[in-house]
Amino acid sequence: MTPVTSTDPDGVDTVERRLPLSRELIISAAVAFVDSHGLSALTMRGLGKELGVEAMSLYRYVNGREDLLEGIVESMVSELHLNPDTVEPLNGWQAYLQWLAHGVRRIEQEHPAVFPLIATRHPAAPWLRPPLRSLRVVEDFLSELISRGFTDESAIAAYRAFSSFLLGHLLLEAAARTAESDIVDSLGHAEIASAGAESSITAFPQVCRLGTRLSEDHSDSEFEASLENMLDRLDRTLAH
Amino acid sequence: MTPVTSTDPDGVDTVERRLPLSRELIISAAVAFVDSHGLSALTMRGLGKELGVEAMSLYRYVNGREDLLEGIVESMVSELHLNPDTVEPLNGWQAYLQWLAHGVRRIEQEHPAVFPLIATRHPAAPWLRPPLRSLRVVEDFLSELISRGFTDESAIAAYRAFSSFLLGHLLLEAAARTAESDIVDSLGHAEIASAGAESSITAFPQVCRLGTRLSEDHSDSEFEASLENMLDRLDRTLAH
DNA sequence: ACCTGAACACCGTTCAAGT
DNA sequence: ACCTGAACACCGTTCAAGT
Repeated sequence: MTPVTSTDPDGVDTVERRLPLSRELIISAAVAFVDSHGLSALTMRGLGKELGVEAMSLYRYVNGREDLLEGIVESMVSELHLNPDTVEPLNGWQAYLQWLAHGVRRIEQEHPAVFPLIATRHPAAPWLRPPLRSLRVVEDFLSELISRGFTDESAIAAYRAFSSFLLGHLLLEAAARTAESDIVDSLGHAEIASAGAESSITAFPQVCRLGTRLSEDHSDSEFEASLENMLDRLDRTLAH
Repeated sequence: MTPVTSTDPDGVDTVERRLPLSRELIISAAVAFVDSHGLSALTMRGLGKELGVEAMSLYRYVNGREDLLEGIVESMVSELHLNPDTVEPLNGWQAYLQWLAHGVRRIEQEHPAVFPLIATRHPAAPWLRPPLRSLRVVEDFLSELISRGFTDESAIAAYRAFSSFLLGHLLLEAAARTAESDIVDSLGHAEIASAGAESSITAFPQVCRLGTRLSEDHSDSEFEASLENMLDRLDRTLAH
């Protein structure tokens, strides 16, 4: 029997070995693992080691790797409803969509390395559009809008526009955020350099001139402005 | 020596073995492979077999799997400028952005299974935003807009908004398109069914009621309308 | 009941060796 | 010059066996 809390036999401090292995524990360990090591490093064997257990043990709680990834996605979206400090507002569909958008964005910001999983895993159903991968969320979305004066058609159109908006903005934001602490970053500079400093400045004058400004981060204000614009558009659709 | 065109030794008809192995040939074979078998099935060994060659031979022309994927992305975006029937228009930035948006969308529609690669591979540089992963394209974008009256800042803002828009819309469109011919499709129905027919109809009335309409495909008109809206927004930003 | 050892079929990748 | 065989270190996954 291994003790509940200890250092590795090798002397390396890893995650404490909380004994009662369970689906929830495995999934949250996987999220932490991806947060710090990236998605491509997530491996059944590696995750097992992180939990102080052999990879094969995981299969008792998780139906293979695909099921694990599905579990990660589900645990992420379910954070939307569990968050205590962000309670679903009751004053109108615009406030609701603002709340939902910021809730999803918060998840992306807390787990940028996990977000591509939410964004690109095949949806279970064609109408479950990433990043809103939950029946519960879609149901709330539709009923909120319909109860506030949207027709069926306009609620569906809003759902489509909203999910496209979130996906585009948050996926790019997540990519920018994970790139900072990545090896690929230096590769980017290498590419520019290898393109030839003198050839690139003649072939790509605008990119070179605006280089630093292109890299600036205005994601907060851009997100807010784009979201506002989208809500205005939905509002116009309603009035019309 | 294997003949240039033949059936497999096993009698199975595969891709003809064009002998002069090259980077271009390997990449285009990889694209065809992903188109028909999906991204997850693309394997160095599998691709080698498709080309009638051992996997190790590919390493002479391609710098490992990552480089192969990079090559696929590059070959896709370069189609933008090669397409004969879609010539870059000269009558204003709106026409240019329309042209560019439809060009990228065409690539997505022709290779929906490849598009996630374009969308989610780590950009080489932080300002190279998917799906516009080409220095050439970004340079054209900026110079076109700036020469038409955009300030540096507004051109950059337009670039950000444009790429977010494209990414969100096209990634969801590609997902819907590949889901049709996928195993996961039936899994979706299974999930609904396993949720319990009677429990889901009470817990998710709107989703159930709108189910068929939620699955309808209006991607053409939605794309056009959203694009139009975005161009209008950029126009307002300019006037202001 | 819960974990593991050993095994299987697959990966990407390297490199000396073949032709 | 171009391709391959054999090998290495890694995967996911299964299952009989241990405790």
